[in-house]
Amino acid sequence: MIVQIFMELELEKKVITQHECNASLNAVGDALYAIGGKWKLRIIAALSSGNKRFNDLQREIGGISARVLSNELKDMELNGFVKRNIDTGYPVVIAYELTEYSQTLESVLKALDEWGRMHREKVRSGL
Amino acid sequence: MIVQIFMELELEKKVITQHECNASLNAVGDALYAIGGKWKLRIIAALSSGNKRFNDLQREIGGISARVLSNELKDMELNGFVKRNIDTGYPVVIAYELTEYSQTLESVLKALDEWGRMHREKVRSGL
DNA sequence: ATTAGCAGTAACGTAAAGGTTAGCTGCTGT
DNA sequence: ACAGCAGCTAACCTTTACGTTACTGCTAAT
Repeated sequence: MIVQIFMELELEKKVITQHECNASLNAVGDALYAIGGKWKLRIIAALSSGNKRFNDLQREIGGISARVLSNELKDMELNGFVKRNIDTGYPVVIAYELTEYSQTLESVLKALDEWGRMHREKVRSGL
Repeated sequence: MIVQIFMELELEKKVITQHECNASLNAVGDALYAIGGKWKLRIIAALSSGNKRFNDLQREIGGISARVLSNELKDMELNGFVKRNIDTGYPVVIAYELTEYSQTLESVLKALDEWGRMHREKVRSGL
């Protein structure tokens, strides 16, 4: 009887921690997806100095194709990192900028930056 | 004269910040590379409850092929996250475990986890 | 005797990410 | 009139990550 209760508690605990663990895995996965890939960080870096137009970005980043830049910008717009401003003056000017929301990435980027530097140093000095 | 000095200072500043910026990009890139991909996190999660043998890992993770698991473990060994212990008893038992060094990822994973949860909530509630 | 587990590796196949080339509309400078 | 820039998109191709199947040599169980 007592054993069963314990078992249930254990089971529940296990289920909960597994659930929690999966939630973490998914959350981390989401985060990695949002900033992962070959170009997202460079786009953020390029945008972080202010508004940028499509061809400015392509030139500044260097090496990215229009197709990929276009896709990435759309993706980042959906994720709320980037805003696409259309100035319907003459001529029409389209400029991209980072949103305030993109600032929330700062702590993540800081952690990744610090760890990356530390790791590089560790690897360089022969593990 | 003064202008030139300013320009040099500006130039130097620009060069330094660009250099710094690239260092950050590379560091973040390294970090993403180290924990990115479809399986690394799940392998870390599976290992985090203690020593695990190859087939244990494959079963626990579920869905990963032997080829990929093997490659990932080698990669993670090179990065210093995983240690491969060979117990030359009878029979020979090979077990993988997380190193102490892998603990340094904690702050990174924490930041990613927190941000991922926050972002998911943000997306769920319609940006 | 055969079946299954362990710890992988080799060869091959597929799917997703990213790159290349070309083209579109509408404008501007020469 | 023609070249060239802005802001893309479509079609196609390559590269990389990942998956599938099969196989190894050894041992332990049925």
